[in-house]
Amino acid sequence: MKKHQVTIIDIARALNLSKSTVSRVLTGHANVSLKTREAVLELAKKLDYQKNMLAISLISKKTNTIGIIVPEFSSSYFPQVIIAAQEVATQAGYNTVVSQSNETYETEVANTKVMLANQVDGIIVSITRETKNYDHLKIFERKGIPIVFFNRVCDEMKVPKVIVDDFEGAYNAVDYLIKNGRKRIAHLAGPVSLRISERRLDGYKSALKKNNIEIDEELIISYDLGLSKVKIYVNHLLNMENPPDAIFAVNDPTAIEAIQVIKKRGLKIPEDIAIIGFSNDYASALMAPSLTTVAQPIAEIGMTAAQLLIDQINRDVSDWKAVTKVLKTELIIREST
Amino acid sequence: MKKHQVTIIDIARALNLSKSTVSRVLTGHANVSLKTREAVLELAKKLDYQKNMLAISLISKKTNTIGIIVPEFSSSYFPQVIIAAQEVATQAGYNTVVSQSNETYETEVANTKVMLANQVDGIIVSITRETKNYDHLKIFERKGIPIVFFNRVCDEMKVPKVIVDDFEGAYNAVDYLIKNGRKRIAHLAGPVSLRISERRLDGYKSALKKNNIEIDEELIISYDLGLSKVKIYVNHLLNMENPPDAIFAVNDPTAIEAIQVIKKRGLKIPEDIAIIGFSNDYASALMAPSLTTVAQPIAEIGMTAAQLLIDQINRDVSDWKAVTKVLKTELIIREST
DNA sequence: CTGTTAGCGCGTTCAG
DNA sequence: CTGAACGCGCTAACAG
Repeated sequence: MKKHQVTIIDIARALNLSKSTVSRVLTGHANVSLKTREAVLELAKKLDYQKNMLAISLISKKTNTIGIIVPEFSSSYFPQVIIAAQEVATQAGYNTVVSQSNETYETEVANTKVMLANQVDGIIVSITRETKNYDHLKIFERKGIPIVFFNRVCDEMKVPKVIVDDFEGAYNAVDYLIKNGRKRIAHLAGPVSLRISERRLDGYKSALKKNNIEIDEELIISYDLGLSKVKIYVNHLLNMENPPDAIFAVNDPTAIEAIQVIKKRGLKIPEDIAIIGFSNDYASALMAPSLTTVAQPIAEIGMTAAQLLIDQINRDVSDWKAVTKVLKTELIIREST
Repeated sequence: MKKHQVTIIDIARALNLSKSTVSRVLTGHANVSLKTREAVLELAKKLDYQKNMLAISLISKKTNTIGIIVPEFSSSYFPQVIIAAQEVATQAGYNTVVSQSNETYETEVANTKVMLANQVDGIIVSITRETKNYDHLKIFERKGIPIVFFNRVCDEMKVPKVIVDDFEGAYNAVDYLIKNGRKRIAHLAGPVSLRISERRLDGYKSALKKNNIEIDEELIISYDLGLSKVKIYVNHLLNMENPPDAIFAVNDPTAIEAIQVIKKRGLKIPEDIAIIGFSNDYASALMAPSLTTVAQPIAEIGMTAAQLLIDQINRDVSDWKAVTKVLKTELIIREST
């Protein structure tokens, strides 16, 4: 309830000095006699004096804090990106506050308000599957606070973005399946609202076309990424008269869930049906069968996003660049194909 | 670089009012005429006015922010605890800033400084495997900022703690192995510096004693949790003249790593050797063989820690309670035993 | 080298 | 109902 903060005034009084003198030594401004400087430093350490960044930030209009908003924490993807981003941020002297929007638009909006109120110097965002209105994010632009998107980006905003070549990743995955003799390849796709789902779907379709396989819309199921539904969709696919011999899933959690369902039905993977996921989550290599997946350069994504943001922060608003970094994916072949 | 913040003064000037009037409507104090109130509110919304919490916190000496410091993010344990803690915190009107110390004492210290400088109202901490000096944490006590430990706690500080019954969890795991005919059970233990390792080790020993199995110190390997070493230790165990027929690992990542090594050597799990982990990480259920493990009530841990912290924050320093909540574990039997 | 002053954005007195 | 004045902890500008 009652914090006992030690302030500059406290140590000024104790040493019979003016606040500005104390402030000077604490900020490193040299114009202080060695004697008083040492006395101040000693007392500061003894009292565990800690600068009140609130006051400093209030003056400087800079908090050295960047916000990160991601839709969820349940897969290993976002946590890993965050760790990488934090590394770069910390290195550059920035703190990070991260919040997860829980795949909910309202929460995302609320989170942005909090970030604004706390005067973050910039934010890194991956939007929820629900987000269609971007007003809450455009506020940042208007206020001169840089914003960088990654993974799930907002197309209509001209700001830096870090994405992977989802089209190519999906294309390579499906092409690989075909080259290995699969003829009926289903796609458990993400929500149509996300560009990322769209591109992966495009890659899927393109690979089929290129290999002269007709696209069967029955084999394409777009869903909202709520894992509990995967069971229904997979069973639906397997119950078809002419069931698929492979499934390309929009992400690893979906693929992993699908594998559980398929195993439970007693089918053999990959003999009866092959599976490919996307993102190379932590669990993918450990499961049985281990999951073939389109790996993303996760650490690079996080580091790039953080770097782009910090670059923007250090630039004047008029100099903002809206580069989009497209990183490469890599197909990692494991037992599920 | 240049943020365009909208302040109370801005809207006061635009409406030809005094700052205090504007402030009144924005804080909900009723003494304002309906007309001016509405005018203010309208303009505020139009300009995306957002209170500067820095200023408010500076005055109120309360940031409504709690800090969370954990040693790592690589297993699913800490992220899940954090999510649960955040839920409670958000509900109670608190923001959270989380930082990971990367199992490094220096980073932990640095993180606490940042938290202090940013005037958090309290912190939730799980210490690193290296932390032996607690001065950086005791500062919080001295400054009247509550602190709550979970999982890896600091024994010498009289503050709230949330732990599980590690002894019992380990005991039950090892007892189960013995009841299933295992006679030479190895223990890949954690660093001796952590109480948590010690208690799990005690549980292991106790179960052996109770079942009249002699403790073979050769079978007990304490290590620093650096996963790369697991391979060496497991191979060492398997190369013994009289190798173990079971391994009880101090945590799931260790167990998972051990399984990979064992599989690579062509041994059968659980026929040749059984494995039990601790914590029921996300991947444990998915791997092959799926991992028998001592589950912790992860969400409950996070929620309890957050609640205890908020309770402390709302109490006067003189009323601080130092309860230790000990939660129950549950042995989850899967294929690895 | 040192002290004084002003002000960051806001809430909260205290006077009208 | 409204305005003026003060202060949170700190830095910066200005005087010595």
